[in-house]
Amino acid sequence: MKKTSLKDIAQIVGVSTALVSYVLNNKKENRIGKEVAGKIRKVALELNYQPNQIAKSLKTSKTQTLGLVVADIANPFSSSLARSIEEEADKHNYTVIYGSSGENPQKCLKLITTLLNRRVDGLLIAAPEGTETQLIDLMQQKIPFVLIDRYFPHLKTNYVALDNYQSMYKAVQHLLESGYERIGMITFKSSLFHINERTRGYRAALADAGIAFKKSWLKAVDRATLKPEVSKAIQEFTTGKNPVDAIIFTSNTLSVNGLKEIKALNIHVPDEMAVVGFDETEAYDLFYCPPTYLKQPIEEMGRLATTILLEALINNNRVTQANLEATLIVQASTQPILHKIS
Amino acid sequence: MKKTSLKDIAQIVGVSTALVSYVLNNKKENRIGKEVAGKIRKVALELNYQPNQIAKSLKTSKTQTLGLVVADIANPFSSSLARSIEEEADKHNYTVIYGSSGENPQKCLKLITTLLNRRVDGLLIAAPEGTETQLIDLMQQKIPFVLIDRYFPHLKTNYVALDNYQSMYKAVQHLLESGYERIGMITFKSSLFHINERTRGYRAALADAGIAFKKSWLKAVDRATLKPEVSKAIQEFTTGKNPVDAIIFTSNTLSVNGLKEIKALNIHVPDEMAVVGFDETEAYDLFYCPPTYLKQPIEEMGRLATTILLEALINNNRVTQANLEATLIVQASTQPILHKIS
DNA sequence: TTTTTTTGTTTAAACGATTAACTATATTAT
DNA sequence: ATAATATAGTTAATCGTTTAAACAAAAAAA
Repeated sequence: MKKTSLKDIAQIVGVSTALVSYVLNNKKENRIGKEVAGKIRKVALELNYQPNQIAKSLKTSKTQTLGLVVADIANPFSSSLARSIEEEADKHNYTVIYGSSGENPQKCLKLITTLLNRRVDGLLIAAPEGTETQLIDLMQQKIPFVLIDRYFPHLKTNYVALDNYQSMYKAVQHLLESGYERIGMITFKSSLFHINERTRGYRAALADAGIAFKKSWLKAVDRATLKPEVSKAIQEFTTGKNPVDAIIFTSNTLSVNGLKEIKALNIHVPDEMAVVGFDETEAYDLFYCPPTYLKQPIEEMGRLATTILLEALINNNRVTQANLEATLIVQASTQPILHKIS
Repeated sequence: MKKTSLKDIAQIVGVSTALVSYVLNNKKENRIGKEVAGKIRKVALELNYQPNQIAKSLKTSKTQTLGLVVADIANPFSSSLARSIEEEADKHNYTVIYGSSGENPQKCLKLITTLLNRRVDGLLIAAPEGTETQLIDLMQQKIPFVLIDRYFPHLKTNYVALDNYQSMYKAVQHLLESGYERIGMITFKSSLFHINERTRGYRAALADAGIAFKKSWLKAVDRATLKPEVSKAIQEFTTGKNPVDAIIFTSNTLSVNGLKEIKALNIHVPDEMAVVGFDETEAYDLFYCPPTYLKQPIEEMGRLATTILLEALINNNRVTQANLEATLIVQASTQPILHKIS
């Protein structure tokens, strides 16, 4: 049972396929006979004609498809982004093909190649470490793309990302204002700009408050060995020679794993230790002391990235860069230290 | 800067496009001159030839693309499934287009239509309520698809799902063996088979243990108003005339929201109330009393569904149906009641 | 030597749409 | 009556592949 094609309709109505195409696409409207048009439409409906997008794409070299490269679609951050992108894309009659890079540049390259072979109209990329050359390549090939979440500051590309510096600054400032002064941070070992912006914001806030940063306050863990390293870091934070009274995490996985360890160690939040998490997750609500956290505007990031990409498909000259603000959701984990507050 | 095509290569080497195609696809290997083949390969490499999948698809009417319809890609269950599917698909050189139905049959139909217009080779569908006719349609059109997570028992389709009856039975049995006898369940108001299988397993386990089921033990909530209804249900469970000593949840969202409410009401788990959750989530680990839960083999479901679909693409006659077992992960929330156990 | 077979390559149609350019009437203007 | 213009439609090329069938030249068999 083959799908009906323009040809089938043309044959039945007794006209050329061209005419059928014109009618069904509402082109040359004023130059087409009313009865014939009606007949064509009727037959198309009866046979439940569905245009073959593949053929259409081949001719127009537009696939109405966007390629999405995330770190890991199973991560809540990525999947929320994916939903928001899907929603916005759908509004403009685009569909989305996705793939996970696993933070691996080779896998990322393979993915991008695959997506391009399928002639996606444009790409949305959460770029892993070491993919700058790939992006430069895309720029040279004039392939429209928008970076999401991460970007390379010296690359003049479209991007939608968080203002990580500002967001972290805000979080640290909040801790300071709440009376915490020995603030530790657990982050990823990474050369990625967005990660380093987080520590930069952290250090700037400390500096601006006249607090001397101690090296042992900053723990950078390896993605591959996240759990044990986070555990170790927290233990060092409490038992080391420079104990901290607050911890900031810089990602959702770090936050959740950190909270697990805090719970396991029976550390009391916020009395013994204040906590600031990153990203929103339901998990927070189940922790005995719901943590203050930086909420990324994921919905907006996805929506914006998609509209920027769709814009770029029309006009690939302008470069749009958006730095969004995270919202600090203050909860019980950063309660002001009373004796300090007055 | 147009992409290089077969034609370009043919022109440079001075042969026909057909020959280039044969060489690059390793067809008619024994009938092709060695030097020419070498030259073609060399030029293809130099120009970084990437076949136009669109053109290929049009000719072969195979897109090497699978369509994935989930309830909501942002839900951890769906996104984990999506990753597993992506992984398996990638192994066989397929890519995945996704879309969220939002549990809405109209949206689902629109999605399926879109995916089919893009001529996906097959579909993986988490079917919402009221989509049976759509599936029957697909069957009549002989479009290969595999249902995931949900299926319609009277429809002879491929599917990969949980043995919900057995899984719930197991969970309830565990509670009974641990000494709990007044077991409540919070589930979705739904006509979907997989949901009802869960309550069936629940009731069967009660019956088999000689316990008379009380209507007030079973709360069915509406997806749209989940939060308040879950809260209300739990309050009724504790304050009503038939208080329960254990609650089973039948989905990850229900579990997490239920735990939130339990925490809010200061109900002590497991002394005042035992709890069994559904699905795995990091959130559980942050709850003061990590709950026992039914762990779905999501990885395997995705992998299996994909291989079944790929099989079906080759041989669409056989129907494969898989009912997987959930694993009961026993944690502190269902500690045996001592005086009952002996 | 002639015929057959093998080897290496080309021709050309097809997939299903789009669209510029053309044709053939009918209508209106001059 | 003739030219100009509108109206309603058709023709045919094209997008980039695949692939059956045809073809020519060389090698093997007769």
